[in-house]
Amino acid sequence: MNADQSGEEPPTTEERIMEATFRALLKHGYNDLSIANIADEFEMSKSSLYYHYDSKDDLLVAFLGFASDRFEEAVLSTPEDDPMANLEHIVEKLLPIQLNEEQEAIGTVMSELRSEAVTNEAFREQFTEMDDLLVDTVRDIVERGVEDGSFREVDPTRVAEHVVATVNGARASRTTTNRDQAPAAVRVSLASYLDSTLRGRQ
Amino acid sequence: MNADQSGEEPPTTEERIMEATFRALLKHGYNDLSIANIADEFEMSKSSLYYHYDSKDDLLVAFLGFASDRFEEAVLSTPEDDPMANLEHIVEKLLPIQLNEEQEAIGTVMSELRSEAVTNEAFREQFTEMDDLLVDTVRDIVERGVEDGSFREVDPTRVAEHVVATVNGARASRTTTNRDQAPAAVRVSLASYLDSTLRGRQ
DNA sequence: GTCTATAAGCGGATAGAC
DNA sequence: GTCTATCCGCTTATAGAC
Repeated sequence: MNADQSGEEPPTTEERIMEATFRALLKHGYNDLSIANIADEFEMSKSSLYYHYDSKDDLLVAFLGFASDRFEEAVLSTPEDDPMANLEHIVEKLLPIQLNEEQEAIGTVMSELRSEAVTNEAFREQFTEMDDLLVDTVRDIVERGVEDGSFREVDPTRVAEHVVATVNGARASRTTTNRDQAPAAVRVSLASYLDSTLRGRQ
Repeated sequence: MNADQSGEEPPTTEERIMEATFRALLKHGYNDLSIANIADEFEMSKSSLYYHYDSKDDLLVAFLGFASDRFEEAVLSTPEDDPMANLEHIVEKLLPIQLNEEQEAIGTVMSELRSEAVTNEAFREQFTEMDDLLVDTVRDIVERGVEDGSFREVDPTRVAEHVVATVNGARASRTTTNRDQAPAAVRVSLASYLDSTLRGRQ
């Protein structure tokens, strides 16, 4: 169920399974993902997977947890001091102008997994947690800005929900359409939204 | 491939198949959707479906076209004269405060189908078209407002991309999370964004 | 156009040896 | 812990009667 992350170095079998699942998912897509696909990705037999997980569903729920951790690690490092710089930093992480391979892979996989949340309650709860975490993070930054006087007296929750919805929509457009120019346009518009909403310029 | 909508009344077999697919999809979800599920939904044998469509994939592509038409019909009626009222009308259609059964069903199905666009090029093109249509519709309204002087001199494409990304993100949150309060918060924030961006108030 | 019957294969999952 | 072998149900798809 959970992947050890003791110190470093020798990956546990569970970690190797998660990595194999990641690759299989990228290669075949969620709908064509099978236990055999996963086993192929790290030279292990199908039945060994059943030693570590009770069922395919069990394995996939574990994988979603693993993928969420990756996503959160990649996104939620906020080293800046200035609230606005902090917001810009998060938006840049969520909606990079040029994404690297790792970012693209995580985005693709998350996008495929998200639709499973429509019908699978365990998945739904995990995505609820992820979006809650994002909103809370943005909200805290906005709150800090309001308190220290660098932002106007806005409703921090409302702004945070807006930012997260916009970013999620733009991320979905990246993975599910050929509208290549859209994410950049949204980035620009989001920056101007934050500037005008939080600092009253335009 | 295409569903006749000649005048009205007696549905063609293709239309009945599309309706059955709709119900089967709601009942079982995309991943557990089978030809047998669909046949069960309108009391017809599996093999008859193969008389009308060459393969399951063929049927699903046809269904996506059918579902897109439904979605567009439901969303893109813009009877208002005033540009701002027009925008509010579209946002209300896309992000209703209280959704009825039909709206919820379309939203659910579209959300499940969208993830298939990650790996299926035919699906991807259809979602590209849909988002293009949405963005174009919003952009045209903003352009009209700028031209007739009721809106400020904004970049209409940028505003349209922002609105569509935000709405799509909020719609996804409705179908894939338990964050029940999010869509309403986004609605409020979007209204205030449009007001301040297009009319310079806040 | 719709049916019954069935092919052919893949899927998840288990048994039992090592 | 990992393997080979196997079960069995369900899936897509086709053949051929009506």
